[in-house]
Amino acid sequence: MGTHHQGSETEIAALDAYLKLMRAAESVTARAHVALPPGLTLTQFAALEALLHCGPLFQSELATKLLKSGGNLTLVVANLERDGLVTRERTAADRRFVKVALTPKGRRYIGTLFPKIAASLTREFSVLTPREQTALARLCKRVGLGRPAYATS
Amino acid sequence: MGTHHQGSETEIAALDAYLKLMRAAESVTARAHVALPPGLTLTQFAALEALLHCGPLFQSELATKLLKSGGNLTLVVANLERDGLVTRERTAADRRFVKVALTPKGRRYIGTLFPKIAASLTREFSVLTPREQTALARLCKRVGLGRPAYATS
DNA sequence: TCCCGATAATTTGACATCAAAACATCCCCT
DNA sequence: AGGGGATGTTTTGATGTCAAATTATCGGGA
Repeated sequence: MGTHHQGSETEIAALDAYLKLMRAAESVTARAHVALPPGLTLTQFAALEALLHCGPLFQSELATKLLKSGGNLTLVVANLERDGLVTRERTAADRRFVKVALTPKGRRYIGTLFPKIAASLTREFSVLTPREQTALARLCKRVGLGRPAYATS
Repeated sequence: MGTHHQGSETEIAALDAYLKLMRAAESVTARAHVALPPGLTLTQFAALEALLHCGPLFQSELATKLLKSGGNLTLVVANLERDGLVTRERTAADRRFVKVALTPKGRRYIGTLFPKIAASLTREFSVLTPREQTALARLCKRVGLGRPAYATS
């Protein structure tokens, strides 16, 4: 939303906040992206990171954690499997579920990569003081959670 | 980034802020997306909105404003043209440039749609007080701009 | 005038993304 | 035992997205 819209004070404030929120997210994402080795996408990284810190997960759990659709995860995990970074296995108990786990190669890969990305993001956010980072996180959390459905006021 | 990572205090704070920033952006985007008429994507909306509030633009200007690649805009604008919402015309002075403009249909369309989306976003951000919205915008702006390249400290 | 570098757009190939339809399985209920 | 609904995954079709290669055009300098 540019600066050319005429509306009420509250509307302008909300649109301004929205615009800057999106720009910040896109900018940080773009800068984090260039820190990734060529060939590894952001979603692939996020999936590997989840597996590293949570252990093997069902594909549906992965989709929920990454806020992505199930169909999407099918492709992302398939590409990771193709690259030898994860394994997929139908569970014996319920053959509908697919358990995704890191291979040794995948574990080494994300294990060395994650600290670098974490350091990179830490550097990005160092433009804010620790107190400001906390404030930003708190505000973003409330926006992310949204207004409860029953609070219609 | 889950809660399972062990790192320094500053690293954890930065990753937490990053996670919540991204979640907020994704959540608001998702909720704004459902408010769009089926068939119109977020990028298409953003392009039409820019044209409504800025007037006809070169395709390259549009790409810069939307923070998207040139190749991407070629496709997005082509789809809008196919739907009869914009026109594309090579400028006579310099035939490399393509001027994109709203058609009357496109103007009516975005003209009635934008206020609805603006109201929807205003509602989203009403979980924050005006003062909090300003604070969020200010913090996001600094994160979005990033650390100047010469400030290597 | 002609060549060459710069710039705008398009094309290409790979991946992401969703919604919806199709499959595969499971499990409850009769 | 069997039908039917629920659930996880996969497929399909359309769009978005980028980087890199290509094309078209322009402008300045030899």
